[in-house]
Amino acid sequence: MTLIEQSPINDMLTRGETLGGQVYRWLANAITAGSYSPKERINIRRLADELRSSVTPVREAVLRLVAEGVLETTDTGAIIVPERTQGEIQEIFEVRSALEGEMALAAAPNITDEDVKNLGSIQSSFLDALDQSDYREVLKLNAIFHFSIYKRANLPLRLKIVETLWLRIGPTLRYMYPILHKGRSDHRRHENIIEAAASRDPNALRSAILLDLASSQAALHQYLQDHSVLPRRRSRRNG
Amino acid sequence: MTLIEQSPINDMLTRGETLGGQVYRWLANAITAGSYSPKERINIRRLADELRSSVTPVREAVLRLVAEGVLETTDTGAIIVPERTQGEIQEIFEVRSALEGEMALAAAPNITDEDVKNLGSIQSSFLDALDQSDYREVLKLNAIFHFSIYKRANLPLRLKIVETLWLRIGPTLRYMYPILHKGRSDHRRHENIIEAAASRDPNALRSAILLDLASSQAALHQYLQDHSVLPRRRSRRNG
DNA sequence: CGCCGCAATTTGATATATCGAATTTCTGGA
DNA sequence: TCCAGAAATTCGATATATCAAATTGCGGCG
Repeated sequence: MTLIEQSPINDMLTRGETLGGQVYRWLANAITAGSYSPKERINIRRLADELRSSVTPVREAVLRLVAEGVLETTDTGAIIVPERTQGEIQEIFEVRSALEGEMALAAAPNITDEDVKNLGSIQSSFLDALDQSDYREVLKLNAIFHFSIYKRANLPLRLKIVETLWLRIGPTLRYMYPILHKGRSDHRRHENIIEAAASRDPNALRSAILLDLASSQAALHQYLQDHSVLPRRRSRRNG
Repeated sequence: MTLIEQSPINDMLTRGETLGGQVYRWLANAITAGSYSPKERINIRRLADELRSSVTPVREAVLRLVAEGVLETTDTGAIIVPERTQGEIQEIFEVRSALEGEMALAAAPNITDEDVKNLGSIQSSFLDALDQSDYREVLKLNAIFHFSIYKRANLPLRLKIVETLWLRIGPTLRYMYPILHKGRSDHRRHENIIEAAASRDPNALRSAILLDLASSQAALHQYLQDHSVLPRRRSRRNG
């Protein structure tokens, strides 16, 4: 089979990559872009057909995501995209704040002039996508934006952990941007990050990143308030 | 097939557990007990025979450990127990310190009297095993000791991350106790933890845990100094 | 004695058949 | 119209055959 495509989060391995690895990247890519919704069921055979592969590599990739806590298996064995609870989201953001904060601190001194330029052009594309309400692209570019900084920290363990944390909230993040979009307060946050990166000031970069995180968390919190899965209360559409 | 056994670290799922899941726990258990050495190659077919299973579940378990960074695949596809570099060990301890420290803080208020009693008896067995130089048992009891505290934190995300970090250093830890054993300074560290747990003092518990961690790190550091894989210098035995 | 290259064997990756359980669909009765 | 229950279908888990690549062994040459 073919199956190319790069994930913004997981971009290692490409040469001689295993089919299972390619499927994993394809799925990670899709999840990062918000292509999967909470509650959605994953069908191994169907995926295998769509990707022109067989069940073995697809199952391998799916189980890897289950192991990372990105997908879950129900008590009956069905593989689903989990719906995150308020508490899970809370803890994800706590750990992300700790680890991404540390990566920001470590990355600051290693930022190159080219990095700064790249951040600018990523942010430019990001704003374009936002204007067009192309949220798949927005989510993808947001990930690229952040990880292009984190990579400079040379802290591979934290990087990997944080990658899986992004995948864990990926399906939930899809609800975030339409909300933030209305507020239109998003530009500043990324621009603060770019400024801090340009200044190579570790604490400024860390603060700017943490502010961005807090803002994401707040937006998600608001969404969960509005659509809370409390006793009865059903969605109006798609009833 | 059968395959029972509980891992001190991974003790969830037992009912209706998948073969792949059982193999995973079996392997995690073995790694925690230091039964695998760095550099060792994992043979899927052989494992399948030993565990009276087939390659599918074993491969599933092994790939899960690869995904978690516990095992690695070489550039030629062989599955091995990786040898940790000084830098990797450093970062593992940094992240462990951050997360285990937070779990200690959160756990302290939730410790029960029975927990304290259990810690005492675990420690007792731990010292017995140490006296008998039964390092497999020592490593296992050390894990049980720590995780019986961390469980009380109710921070499942951090718990899961830390579990995989323990598995990552598992194969390297096997070198630690024979060294610490000589110094014979180990009792105090665990006993300080028990005292802090009994007092429910969050900061005291955190400090006691961090001290234990630092001591482990120091012992490993010393081992790596002595056996450093610097330019030529071969092991005398097994040459 | 040691090194090189070829053949035999081993190994992980992949595709596929099969099984029991879960889910869905169908059907008759209230 | 709704629902219980059976039949049909789908699904994930597992076992196994096969393939290409990697590893090992062995024999001969230097």
